[in-house]
Amino acid sequence: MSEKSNELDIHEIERKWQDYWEKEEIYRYDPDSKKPVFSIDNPPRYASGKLHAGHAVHYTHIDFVARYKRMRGYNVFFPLCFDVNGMPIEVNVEKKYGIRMREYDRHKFIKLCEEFAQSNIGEMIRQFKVLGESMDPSIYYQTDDPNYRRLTQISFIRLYKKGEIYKGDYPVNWCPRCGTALYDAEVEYKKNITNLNYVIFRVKETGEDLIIATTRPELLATCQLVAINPRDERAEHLVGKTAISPIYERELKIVADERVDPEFGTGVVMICTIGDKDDLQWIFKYGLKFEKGIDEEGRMTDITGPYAGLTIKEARERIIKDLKERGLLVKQEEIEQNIGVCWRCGTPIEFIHKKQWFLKTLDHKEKILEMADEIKWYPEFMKIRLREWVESLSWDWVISRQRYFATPIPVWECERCGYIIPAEEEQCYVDPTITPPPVEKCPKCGGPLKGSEDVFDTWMDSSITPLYNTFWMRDEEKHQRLFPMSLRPQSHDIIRTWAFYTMLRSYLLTGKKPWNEIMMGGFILAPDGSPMHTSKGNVVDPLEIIKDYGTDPIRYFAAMCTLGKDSPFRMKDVKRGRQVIIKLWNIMKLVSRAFEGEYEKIMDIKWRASTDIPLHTIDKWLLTEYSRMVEIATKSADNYEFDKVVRSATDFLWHSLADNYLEAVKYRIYTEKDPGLLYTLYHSSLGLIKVLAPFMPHITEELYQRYFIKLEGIKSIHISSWPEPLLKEKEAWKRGERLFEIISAVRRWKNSERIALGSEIGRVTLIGPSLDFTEEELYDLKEAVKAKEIKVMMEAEVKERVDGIKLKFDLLGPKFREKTSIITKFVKSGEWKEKSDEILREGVLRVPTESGEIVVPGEFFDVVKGWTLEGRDVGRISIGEVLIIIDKT
RNA sequence: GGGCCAGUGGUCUAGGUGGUUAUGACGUCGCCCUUACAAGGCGGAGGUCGCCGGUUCAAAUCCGGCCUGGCCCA
Repeated sequence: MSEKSNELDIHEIERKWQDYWEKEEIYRYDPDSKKPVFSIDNPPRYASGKLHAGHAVHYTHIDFVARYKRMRGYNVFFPLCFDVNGMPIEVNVEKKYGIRMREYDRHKFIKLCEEFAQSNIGEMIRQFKVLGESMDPSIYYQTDDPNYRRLTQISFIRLYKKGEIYKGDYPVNWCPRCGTALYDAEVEYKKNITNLNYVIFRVKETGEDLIIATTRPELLATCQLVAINPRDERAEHLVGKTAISPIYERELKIVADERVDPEFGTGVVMICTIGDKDDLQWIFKYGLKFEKGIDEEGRMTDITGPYAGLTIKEARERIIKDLKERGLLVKQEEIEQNIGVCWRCGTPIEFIHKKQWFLKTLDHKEKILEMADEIKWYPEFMKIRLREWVESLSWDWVISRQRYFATPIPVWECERCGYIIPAEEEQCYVDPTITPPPVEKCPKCGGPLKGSEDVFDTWMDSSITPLYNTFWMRDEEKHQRLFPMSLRPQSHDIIRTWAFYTMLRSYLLTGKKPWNEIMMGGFILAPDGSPMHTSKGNVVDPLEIIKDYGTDPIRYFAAMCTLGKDSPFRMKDVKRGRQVIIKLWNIMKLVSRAFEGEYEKIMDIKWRASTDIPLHTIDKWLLTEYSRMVEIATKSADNYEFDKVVRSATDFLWHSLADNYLEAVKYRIYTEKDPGLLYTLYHSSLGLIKVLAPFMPHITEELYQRYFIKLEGIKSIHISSWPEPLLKEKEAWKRGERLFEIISAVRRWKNSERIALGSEIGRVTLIGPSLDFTEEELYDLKEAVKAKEIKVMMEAEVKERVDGIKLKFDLLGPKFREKTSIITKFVKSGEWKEKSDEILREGVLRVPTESGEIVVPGEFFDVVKGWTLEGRDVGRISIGEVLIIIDKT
């Protein structure tokens, strides 16, 4: 049927179709189409460069959905998009040029970031192509585009005017040496030996000493609270009283709190603002005020009194000396602790408070939870994680950051009185560090105005994607039609950031949910089950695997990862994927032998109803198996359960189609090529590759183009329609099962007799009580096992025997209750074997017990029968009710 | 520490509305080059379904506790 090579070259096939899809623009979203839209809020790929197996699997999962929905007739919106904002790119730029962002010109640095991101994007588009992802470049976007950032700024202005945004105090990680704020990700942790100092406080009401252990004595000036575990026996006595701090003589409330570890130090702790990240919880819980004990240069502030101006280290030494002199230091002991240090210079970080922008979050908790219920979650349990997070929120979202490469906060501020002038919506996109303010002087106090140097948290940009995708603020008609989007796919590690913040933004800006469905992928772990880390050297590079095995095999692995579950990278699955491709290829090679020279005949019959075609029993059996497979695959795909789709399809192809059906119909392929055969093979093999097409797009396209396009016409399998179940005939299926049981029994027998499966055997005699095989079935049977003759004999010639008893537990339990165990034991013991004749005669099972006999009527069990022929035990080759006697020659 | 998820033969995994002998793959052992496929076919061995307790005639499955691993905790 073609001059094409019959050798399978996976890499050549993949390259060929990837180029074809690109050239033919197979994946276009059509804005003018009348088809229903399925829109995917695709995660913009971060443009830092290297792609690892986790990314590959996540995008492949999304691609499964896009391809499946296209085949289901949707106009699929699946944008190619990149995220470029934020720290990782800044870090890469610093490394590449050997510079430091904070020491470099702001705008020159931003320029370098833009160039760096841009230089990666081409390669990343190529990576997506190699992975076979069907993203649409005609709806491309990237997050540093002024049109994109404009939406983030407009949303800020609107929410600010609505009173949803305010400025407040918030501590930031601070490197005193570099003099800069640090992102959490810029903080590294290292083990450190430090002194735990036991310091004497005094209880005001009783005058007694209260010893508190602390590693940060220099923060004593900012001490705000003393806490003890409520289960501590001293708690009852102390709680509600007042502690007096040494040196500063401040009065501090003593509270009971579960979070105090009674085993640490003296079991009593002091809370300062702020010593470490955990103190945040205390601050918000007890409404403590932020006090600044350490300034931006890492020196003590005036409120520390005698230590003002000293460095942290000096201050610590001095205060310890002072405490010792006053007899307030009981003891010191060395402890090991994890401290945060600046990732660049290794200096221990401090927390200092800065004015930050907040977006009100706590006020909207209820609404967000209601919205979560209106969204369908895959898998369902992910919603619980979101709920838990929302319920545990204790402060509003801090949306400002002190960085360079992100969307600027579009405001100007009075340097004297702090008056804020937001940009006009029409001005956006605007960088207030470049563009002068709309008025020259502060309208309130006449002071000078300065453009804000703060930028947005990267999630402020990311959480606008569904609004960007649906033309919000650009085309109201389109926005109304496309919003909410159909699906948000993402991984479960960012439920609390991306998913939640998107829902919050969508609610505040539109009052609607952002999407109808959300699909959560699990994490891809290293082959040993631990997380992948470059430093651990266990990172899997998908492009290397593609070089060896090809894309479809790695996509097979992706499909076998259960949605929402963490999965280690399994090379075995990749190899298995390759086997499936090879098997499919070989199956189609055989099937195409049937199609050869018969295309006109197929064209004539393929449209007809199955009832118009003279189908053999085994044809009906295969079409029933096929139809069940399609049903399971469709249902599973609708629930994004890709593993189940692929499993049902590969089970069908390997077992039903290859091992059973094709083995049995080979003679028809080589000779008759009857309509029943062609009809069955055409529909089941075309449907099979269609079901596999979203998962293994390359091999299925190759097979479609080789064997089906002539009759199907549509230029790619990926825009053809998803298959429908064709025929389900339970009775024919049962008859087919019986035939295949006989065929495999004979094949097993041949194997055990060391007779080649392809060689001919003599007469096969089937003996049974009610064998109603048709002529056609017997002929298929004869050809399938390569027998000279098939003979059917009546049951009269053999003697029955009970070979086994199958209890019907679902009936037995409710009726016999606790006696069920006795009956089960009796059946398992095999004692009934002696009573074989009696059981057959009476149709009941008599179970002897110490307290008499239990009579189990026939409806509670099935009898497995065996036969003897002329005294010979021939049970070993009996299948169900059929006894098979085989003459070897 | 809190929330969620997982824990099944040597390895990975299916099942999970309770019901005989627990699915499949990889590996392993034996047989077979059968004209689609040895990158294959047929068969075998291998399991106290993480541990403890409870509910039940009956638990891998339901309930409680514990252990181990993963993700998240602004």
